[in-house]
Amino acid sequence: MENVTLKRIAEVLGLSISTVSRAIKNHPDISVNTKKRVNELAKFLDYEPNINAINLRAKKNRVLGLIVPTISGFFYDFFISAVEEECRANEYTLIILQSGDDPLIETNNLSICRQNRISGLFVCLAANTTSMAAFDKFSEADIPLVFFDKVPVGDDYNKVCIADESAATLAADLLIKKNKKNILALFGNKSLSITRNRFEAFNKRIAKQKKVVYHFEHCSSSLEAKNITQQYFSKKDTPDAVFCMSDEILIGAMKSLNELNIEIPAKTSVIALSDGFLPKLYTPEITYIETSGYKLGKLAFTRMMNCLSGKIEPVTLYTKTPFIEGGSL
Amino acid sequence: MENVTLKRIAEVLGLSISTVSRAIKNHPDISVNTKKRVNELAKFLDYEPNINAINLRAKKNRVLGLIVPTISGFFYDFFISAVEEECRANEYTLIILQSGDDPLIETNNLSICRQNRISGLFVCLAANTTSMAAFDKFSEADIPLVFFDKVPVGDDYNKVCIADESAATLAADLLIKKNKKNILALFGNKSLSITRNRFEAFNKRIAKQKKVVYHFEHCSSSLEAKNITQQYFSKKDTPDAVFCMSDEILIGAMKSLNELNIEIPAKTSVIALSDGFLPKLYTPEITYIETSGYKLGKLAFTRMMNCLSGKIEPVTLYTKTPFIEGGSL
DNA sequence: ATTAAAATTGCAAAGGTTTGCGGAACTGTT
DNA sequence: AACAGTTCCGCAAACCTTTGCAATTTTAAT
Repeated sequence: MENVTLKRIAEVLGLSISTVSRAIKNHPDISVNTKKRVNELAKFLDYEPNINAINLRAKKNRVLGLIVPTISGFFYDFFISAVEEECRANEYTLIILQSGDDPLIETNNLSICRQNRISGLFVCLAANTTSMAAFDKFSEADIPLVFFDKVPVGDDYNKVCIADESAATLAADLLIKKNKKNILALFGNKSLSITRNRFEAFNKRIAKQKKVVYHFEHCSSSLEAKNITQQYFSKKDTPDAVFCMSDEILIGAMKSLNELNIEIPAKTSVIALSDGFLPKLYTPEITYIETSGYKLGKLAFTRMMNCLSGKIEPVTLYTKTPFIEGGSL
Repeated sequence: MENVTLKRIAEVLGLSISTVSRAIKNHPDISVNTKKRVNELAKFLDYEPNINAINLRAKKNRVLGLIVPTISGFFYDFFISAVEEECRANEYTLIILQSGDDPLIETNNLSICRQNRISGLFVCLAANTTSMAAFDKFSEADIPLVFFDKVPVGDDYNKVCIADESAATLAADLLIKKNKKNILALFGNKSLSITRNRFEAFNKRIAKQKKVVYHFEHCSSSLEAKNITQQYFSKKDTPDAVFCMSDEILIGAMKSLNELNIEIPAKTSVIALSDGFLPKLYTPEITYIETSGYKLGKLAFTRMMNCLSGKIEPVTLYTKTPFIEGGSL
């Protein structure tokens, strides 16, 4: 099956290529009759414009890139899902690349993005990315960057974030309100900005409470969260509340609590920041502050569109973090 | 920042475009010295070949499409993750599109794929797709299709599948071996081929057991699975084993069992077909037969590569489904 | 019937890359 | 000094589309 092009349609109809092009684009210069003939044939032959030729000519691709440590999980997949929906609705093509949290692969992915002449890029930084130089090249070339989740420090970048501070503060306030006296707070990898933000906000609130015994720990995996929880609940004076700053942490904490047969909320309360899927798996369901990847994706896309239409001064935007009642508090 | 092209490099170095092109491609016609000069400048200027121009010339895009009901979940995200890895390693660009299980969107996505001149397509059919006509057009245009998970019937298509039959059979055998006498088997949507396959294989095995009380049910959501489980465990003569054909079903069943405080495996055993993530969340961990989306993705990609290199007679391939011991049996 | 204006259509160049073929410069042989 | 054989490089076309401008035809007005 021959590829059908403007040229081919032009030949069949005895017209010039430019006339056919304009006819298909409904250009006012072309007579109604010609338009009709052209479009009918185009439809009949299943003509699809060659996107490469279009992009080459326009020197601009309607393609957006998205770099993420991994697609699978409870967060990135939702984020991607939202971005994909929007891209499709706005006739952008989306190219998704995984970095595996490896800065080398990340750099290589940037290279792929440049090859593909993307017009915008969503990025969640690899866990141990140190230099922003490769990213800055994009900004210099007027290709907007929108960072999410793991974002660089400083005011020079567009970022969309979970409202870490208010979410963590809310969680702390809820525990205080419930009169909890022995709180174990579990945080993630110390080097991540989301960890720092949540940690500081939570601490700030709890520290004010004089009569509260307060322990906090950093864990870099579900397994570590599990082990640490186990430790705390094997001593006497076990915590009467556990705060988990993420789904990953929640998994570990719950594993341990279940193994030790600690009743929730009778023996201890649990509250988490979560995307919302996991909390509903447990019995009772876990009370959580929603940190929705999907919503973040929508926000990121909106920001990207604004950048592409010229609003390029970097800003940081936040999603709402609603409180969802489970039965664990 | 000016776009750097072969032309630009050629100008700077006083060479012709073709020489520069060949130098970068390490063509033997070009002298070592020239190659060195060209490649150094290219690197210095951050030259990236324009993929649109390349594709236009080659009349062939190194782009693969992937259509999936939704990106988020415990299965598709892993599948996609595997495919993305392979695409990146093989220098293919991957375009992911969600259908939301809507045949209309699906058709529209096919259109997007054609616009993008994809050279191959991975498809998980929307739940209620009826006509394969739009897909057949791709085959006719020599664009290979590889179906996964929800696949069309018949031998005319490339399919990569979980070994549904052997997985379900294995699960049944394990239950029999454990001498279970009152089995509740929960299956998904009856209209899906994976459901039918698993259902038939499981039934075939269990039906032979004379002394086993056997109930089976179809549920189209986690919630339905939960409700049905609840029913069965509220009667007397409660099942001493529950089989869940998927993660979605498992979620519902476990929710109910936990709510009713049914001890596992003391009161009832649980066995599932699962991607492997969820079973580890519970205590005890659920025993399961692995139906890995990741492995399926790798298999699908391999098949795609074979198709692209000419082996186009449709085949159906199966992944292995290993048995993973939890503590729930 | 002549001319001006309006309505249609076509020409040609540009966008970046690849590649067959021909041309130039150089090597070594007689 | 004449020749063939290498080695290295450039010309030009093709891939398909868009678009400014020129050319052609049609219509309207005198």
